Amino acid sequence: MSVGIRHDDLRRRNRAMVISAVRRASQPSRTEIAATTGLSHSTISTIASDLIAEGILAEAKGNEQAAMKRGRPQVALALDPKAASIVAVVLSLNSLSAAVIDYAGNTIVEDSRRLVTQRMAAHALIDECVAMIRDLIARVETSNGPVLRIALAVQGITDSGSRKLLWSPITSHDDIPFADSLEQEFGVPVTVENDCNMIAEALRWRDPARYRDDFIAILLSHGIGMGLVLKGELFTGTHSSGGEFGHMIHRPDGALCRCGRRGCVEAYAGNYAIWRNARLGDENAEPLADLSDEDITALADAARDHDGPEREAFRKAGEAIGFGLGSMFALIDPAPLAFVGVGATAFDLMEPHVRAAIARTAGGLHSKAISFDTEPNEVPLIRLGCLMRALLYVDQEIFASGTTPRHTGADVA
Amino acid sequence: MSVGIRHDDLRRRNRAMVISAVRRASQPSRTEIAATTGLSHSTISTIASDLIAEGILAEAKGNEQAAMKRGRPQVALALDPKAASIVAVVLSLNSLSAAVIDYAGNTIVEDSRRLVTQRMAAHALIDECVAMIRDLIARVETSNGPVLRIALAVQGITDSGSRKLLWSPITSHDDIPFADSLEQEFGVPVTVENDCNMIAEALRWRDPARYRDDFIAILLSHGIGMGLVLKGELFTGTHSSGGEFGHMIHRPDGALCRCGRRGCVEAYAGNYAIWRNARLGDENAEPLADLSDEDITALADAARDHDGPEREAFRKAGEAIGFGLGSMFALIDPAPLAFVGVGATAFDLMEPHVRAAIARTAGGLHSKAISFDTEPNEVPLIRLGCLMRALLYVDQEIFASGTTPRHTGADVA
DNA sequence: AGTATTTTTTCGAGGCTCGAAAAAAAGAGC
DNA sequence: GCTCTTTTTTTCGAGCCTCGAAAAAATACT
Repeated sequence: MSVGIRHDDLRRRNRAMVISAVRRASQPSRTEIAATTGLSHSTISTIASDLIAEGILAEAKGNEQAAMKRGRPQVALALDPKAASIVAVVLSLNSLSAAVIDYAGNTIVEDSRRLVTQRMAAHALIDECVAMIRDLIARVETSNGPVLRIALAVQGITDSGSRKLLWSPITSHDDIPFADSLEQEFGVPVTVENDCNMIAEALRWRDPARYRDDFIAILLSHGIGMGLVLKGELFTGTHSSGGEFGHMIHRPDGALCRCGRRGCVEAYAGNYAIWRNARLGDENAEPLADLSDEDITALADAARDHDGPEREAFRKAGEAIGFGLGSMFALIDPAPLAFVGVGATAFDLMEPHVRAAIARTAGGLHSKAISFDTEPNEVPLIRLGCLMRALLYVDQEIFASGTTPRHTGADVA
Repeated sequence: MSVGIRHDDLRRRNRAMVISAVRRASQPSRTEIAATTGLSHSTISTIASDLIAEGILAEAKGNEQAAMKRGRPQVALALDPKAASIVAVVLSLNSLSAAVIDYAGNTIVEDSRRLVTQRMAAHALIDECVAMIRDLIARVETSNGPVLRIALAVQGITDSGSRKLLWSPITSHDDIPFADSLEQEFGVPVTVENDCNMIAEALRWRDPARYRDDFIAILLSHGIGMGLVLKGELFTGTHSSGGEFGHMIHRPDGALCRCGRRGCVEAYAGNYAIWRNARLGDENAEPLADLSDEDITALADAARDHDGPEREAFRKAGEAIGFGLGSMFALIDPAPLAFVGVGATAFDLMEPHVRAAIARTAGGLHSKAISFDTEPNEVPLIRLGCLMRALLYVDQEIFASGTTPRHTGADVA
């Protein structure tokens, strides 16, 4: 059973709350923080001055429009960019990019390169990450805060502890222990995160009004991925990152999926599936590995232009997504949806069929109320989600517990 | 954002933890509680004597095997049965039962009767509940603790706040405001809970070793229901009780479901679907409303006896369940399963097909590790889950916050 | 320059948990 | 039967934490 609450937990949690309030709002004053957290002014004052003394927060001097009001002006609090830094790494099919980010979320240095991930050994993938991170850290001036966290976003399934990449389309290897290897290398806590979960994390930061407690991000790309936020928390499986919407079964023993099984949603709605239906007309043809975004937009243009196999392929894709969503809604109820990735540019071709399918399922009860949103480019979202996740860890797990190793420079490794 | 932690929350939470430890363990001593909660002996001692003074806990004098050990003997703590009582009501198709339960979980009085729920008006259903509860409360001696909570378990979908019955197969009426009506009547907080969620709640109390943080309870009855516990919490939808496993789509545009849609898992695996496939061989025939348990066990006996349409019907049912589980496992990963209800008695006929179907889905990765358990009778589980839920509310929400209205007798209404 | 207003800090009070020590309640040994 | 040992439970003072009230600080208004 859960453990009792000690006296020092109290301060730790309230510190976390203050940090969180500062990160969320844009430069709130102590009074605003007191209002949002419900804590007293005196408590906020004490905690804030502690955090400032520790170099985690700073009073923002740039009083833009502070005036115009009677009384003592509010002092805006901001995260001190030099308090720490984190490394965000995004590994996807044939591409690796990484950046060092300061505590306020600004990019200090970044880099990216192309790889042929599918032909690389597992250790080679790790080594490439290590090399890029090492190089980036070396380029960071020592006046920046020390690197306190590394987060790696990868296409594929990770374990629920975010330690290993269990399976991924970008490589044939399983169980790659990214977190352990990088931790050993850099002496900094590391996590491996599912890319679609990072998209969901990014959406709530980019548009908290729309994406807050319950929403669904679906990546329409070569494969189909999902990031799910339920009751304000990122949803994960019992053992893995979970949320493999693309591998729910649309038609038992149906079309051949990239995963080797049959009838998955992805086998109808993934880029390769749409291309296959439009060009080959054979659901059982071996999935193509190297489709470009242009191949898909060309199919979409053709489908918009005239009736034919392209339009039919998008219809089938929309239907598969719709029935998949319908099944999911039976479990979790409908929630706002964001479709992300190149497939989102063709979502106009799928939407009527998605809605029609949902209407024939349990989700149909609320089908009109379901909002769809599209976002063509997933890359910046994955990057943002990844860095936010790392920063939140520093906020909640390191800086919330007063004993902070401060300003030792970026001397990791 | 979540609110700050105040100083008095601390005591409230630790009180809740002590109460919870006593309810969970069988008569633990103060020392044991200190060990499980991680709080100090002095804290436990203070809280325990407060709770005893308030009449919530009592020192259990019946020292069975307390001896045999050197040193001061441990004093067993127990819940004081007279501290409070709750009412647990179970409403299902054509049947209503209710019981008043003391704080230790013992039944004080109970009653049940048959109704024709499908022909009753919404207010008539409420009135029947009111009448039975009123009668039961009148029969309780005033030395028992006051009724502090009423919980109602119903077949069907409730809202996520557990206030209303949104939809149910037992009646044609929607949005029946059980909680509001009963609260107005009895002046006691009331919830309406989904029956399968209560089954899940019951399983973790009956067998906490097996059913703890992640498991799935599936009710195989006239329809198919599910109760889901993930990460130690009962899973509910964003707006409703959710978890409508039976209405995930097995085959788009497939067999006619009782809900009016097509291809739901239930339309293959519900009792009416198995009977329809075995006897009529027509997936589109209107679902029968009044099948007895004996009808199903007869079909199962026939299926075990010889190959034929009965066996084929159970095969289809197993397949539908298996593919449904496979789709669900894609989202949440596999977890231990309990099949409950009359259909569980025929699970031997379905299991191979369930496993075969799962093996063809994303869940197949771990298909051997998935454990199935069966439990023919759902009624005692629904009852147990319902009363536990009410008692936990009293523990956590009323008694944890010291200001308790004590020993005023069962003078509700 | 003085007053009003709002924000922030200071200070003492009250709670809570903790560790150490004391008290309590048994069995073990002689 | 008495003392010693062991274990559980209670007591007590110390140390934190949050809170409310009051004071201090900083600005606009007159």
